[in-house]
Amino acid sequence: MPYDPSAFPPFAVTVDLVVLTVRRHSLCALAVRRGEPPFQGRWALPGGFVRADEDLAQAAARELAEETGLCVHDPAAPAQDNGAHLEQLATYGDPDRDPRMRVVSVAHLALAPDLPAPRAGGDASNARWAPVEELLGQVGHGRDGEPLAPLAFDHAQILADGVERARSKIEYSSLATAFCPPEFTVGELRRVYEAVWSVALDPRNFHRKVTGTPGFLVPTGGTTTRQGGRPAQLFRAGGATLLNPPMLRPEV
Amino acid sequence: MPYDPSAFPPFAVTVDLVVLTVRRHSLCALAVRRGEPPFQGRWALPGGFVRADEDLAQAAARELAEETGLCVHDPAAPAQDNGAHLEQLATYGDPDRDPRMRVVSVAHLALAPDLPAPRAGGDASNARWAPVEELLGQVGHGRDGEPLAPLAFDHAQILADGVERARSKIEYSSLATAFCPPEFTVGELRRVYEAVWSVALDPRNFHRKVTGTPGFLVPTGGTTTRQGGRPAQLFRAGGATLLNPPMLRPEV
DNA sequence: AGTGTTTATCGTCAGGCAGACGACTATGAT
DNA sequence: ATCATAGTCGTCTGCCTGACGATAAACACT
Repeated sequence: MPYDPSAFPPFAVTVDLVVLTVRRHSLCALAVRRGEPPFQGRWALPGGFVRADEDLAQAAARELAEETGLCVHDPAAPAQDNGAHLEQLATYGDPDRDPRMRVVSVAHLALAPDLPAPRAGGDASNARWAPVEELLGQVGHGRDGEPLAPLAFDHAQILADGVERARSKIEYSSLATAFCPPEFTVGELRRVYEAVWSVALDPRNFHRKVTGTPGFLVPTGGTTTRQGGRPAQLFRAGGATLLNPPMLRPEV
Repeated sequence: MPYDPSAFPPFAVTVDLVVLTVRRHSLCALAVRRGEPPFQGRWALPGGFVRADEDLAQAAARELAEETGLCVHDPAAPAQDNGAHLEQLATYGDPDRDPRMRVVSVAHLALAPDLPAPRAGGDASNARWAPVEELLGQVGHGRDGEPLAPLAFDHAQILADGVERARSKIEYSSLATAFCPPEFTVGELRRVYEAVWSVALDPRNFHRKVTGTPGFLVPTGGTTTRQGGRPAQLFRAGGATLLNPPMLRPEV
């Protein structure tokens, strides 16, 4: 059967990004302010159309680079700097999720270490890192006390799904190291877990767990006192990607 | 900004289904034979175009009903018969995954109890349940000994991803009950795990684990001897959807 | 009726891991 | 010198799992 354009309705396909990082002990997501209708002036997740010759993962990596300057961490060359983790999250295709037309959005999840101020095509006032509870409306108002409008489109749902994915995935994988700089201490890694899960973990049991899991952390030999207190050993992420047995998330 | 059709390339959006069931102690997937090019005569996953007014989940449920007659198990009305579990799996959008045009496929995963022979629009010879190792080419030939061509398009990858999702998800959720009839015994549930994981589990430890997890299984009071041997208690799936601590998958 | 086979179910025991928490170490700040 | 902060090493206890013995209740034979 030849290609029959009348046999199916045309769609626009976009990628949206849930970019997470840990700043000042809380889990933050990248939000951009919309400059045009619909939802003009409201905050949204970064994203854009998939180009005609582009893979979905390529489109997501391109958008990520455009918005943050981050390169995607290539699993084949894991030693590179400034690399972020990127994975597909889910696809959202409600017929009326965009009032203009039928848009299917393939959401991706990116995890990055703490970064300098974001840039959105050079315009800093139109992009920011915001704590996820703030963006999800669980605190009711933004940093300046102004009440925060909900995210545009269905982006609150997408963000919630991305946060939940990150929360569950650090349980059984070494993904939490994606929030850390290339070299980090056990305490810094623990603060990542604490920020993502919003819990307090016992430093001694955490230390025993992560240093006792073979392949998870490899010591670099160096130490640092950047967190104050006694110098701490520096580690790099080991080759192990799966954590078995998993890190247990305490009951709320 | 008004809707500008030149700003983005048009895509076709489809749903493809990985429908899994357990038959004769092995994990099987639904495959349909393609009646038209490309890949004419080859086996493929069932699927079809998303309609203009349809949600992605609706489209997947519609395709599932068309191919198998299964209704989707509504979480709000969990007592209904013949209900299958359906969830979104992942989205595949390589620019050249379909030689005809740019197609983005939102794959879904469906888990169903063992069913009578499949129907594909009434034509039984064009649809069948095949063991997944067979479809993934890990055994080299089909039921009749004829060598099996690989699945059409990128469906081998989609099927592999779906199988992996099912294998990992029954670890920490009550999803394995989706492979069972409404009432089932502990042994039947164990054989589901054994088929999906391709392992042998200790019946005594398995029994202790599943009956000791609160909310997982609720006894119906009845018993059955349909498996032979001593009569076994019948259970229904309890309200718990998460299994904590998870069922441990033995090392290979 | 007895014997073997099959499946279900209960119990016991040892090892491993996690939570709770004490103790000690090494730095910077006052 | 003293204190506050953070890191690291141990201990103890309880829970869960894997290994496996023992018993129970059906069916199929002879």
